[in-house]
Amino acid sequence: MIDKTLQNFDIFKFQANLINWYHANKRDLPWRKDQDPYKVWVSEIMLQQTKVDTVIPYFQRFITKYPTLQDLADADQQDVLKTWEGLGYYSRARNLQNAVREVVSAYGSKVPANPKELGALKGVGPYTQGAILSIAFNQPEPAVDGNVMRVLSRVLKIEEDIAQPKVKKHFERYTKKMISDEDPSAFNQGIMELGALVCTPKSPMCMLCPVQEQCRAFEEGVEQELPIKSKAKKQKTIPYVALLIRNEKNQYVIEKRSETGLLANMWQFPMVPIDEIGMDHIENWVEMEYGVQVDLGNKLGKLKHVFSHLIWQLDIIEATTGSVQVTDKRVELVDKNRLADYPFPVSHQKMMKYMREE
DNA sequence: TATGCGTGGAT
DNA sequence: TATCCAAGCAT
Repeated sequence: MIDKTLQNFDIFKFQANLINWYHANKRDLPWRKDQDPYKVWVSEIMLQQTKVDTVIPYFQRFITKYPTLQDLADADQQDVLKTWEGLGYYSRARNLQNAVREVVSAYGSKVPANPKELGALKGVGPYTQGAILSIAFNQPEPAVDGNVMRVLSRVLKIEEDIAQPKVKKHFERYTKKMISDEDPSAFNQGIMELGALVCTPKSPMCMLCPVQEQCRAFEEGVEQELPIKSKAKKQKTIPYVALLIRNEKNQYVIEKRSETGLLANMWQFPMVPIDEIGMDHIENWVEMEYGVQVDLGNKLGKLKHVFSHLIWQLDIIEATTGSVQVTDKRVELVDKNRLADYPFPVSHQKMMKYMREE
């Protein structure tokens, strides 16, 4: 199967054209200043499912705050989440810190340079493992991401559904055959850079492509039809009443989310699953759930928070409460000007704009 | 294998 | 406005 696909394909020519193009056209990105395995690692985690332009400022702040493995290992998880705030997929941050602590304690603060130990670290999957081994340690290991599957599906005219997990394994086998032993870092980064800058999902710029001559999809004029990717099913919408509960000292009730699942260990304003509770029982439910007696006020606005797999529809309502003693460990009464110390998901950062005083 | 897991930008 | 997508991983 693989042998047939790569039959009559000049791998050495592909490597040379790709790597030369990469060295001439690669972007000057902050994580390309050196090959520090820790910084390569941080960048690869941040870049998962996230665009380069989004990552750049986060990477700068993160490395400034945690310049070394030891600094990140010593940090408080809440501070790490705060630094990650707005970047999404927060388990990446928690897993990264856990894995860094593992490297400090088990590997003498040296990022392991072998597939087995590296791949066993939390948050390091097949792609990230290959990326670190090739970029930081110059090892010819495949690093197959969405770019690689798109580029190779076109160049080799592969018509498998890239949404299926097993298909990614097929691409890893192709890449193992095709990767350069002389410059695996430039090869892997070159395909990704090509996918990001030239061989884009829509309207690829084939006239600028260094491997156009070898591209089977271009030859047949079908580059726009590849890769083949089945569609995700659409998200379910869940309506909530989100409460800005304020006392006379201008403090607000917030809660820390569960340590697992969606937005784990992030903070939020109280949210009432209104389909289950009903508008008439909000006060009762809030007292049961948070131990806080509230008087509901005006509706302040609404927000939509779109996740990959679900949508929150938030109706924002203001509420007041007397001077209460919060007993639940995960609930706090916090001064308005201290809210910025806590990590919030984006929808709840936006909620703060609706706050108003007496 | 399918699903849960964020967010913002491009089209 | 709706859809897609972006250097994936855990379970």
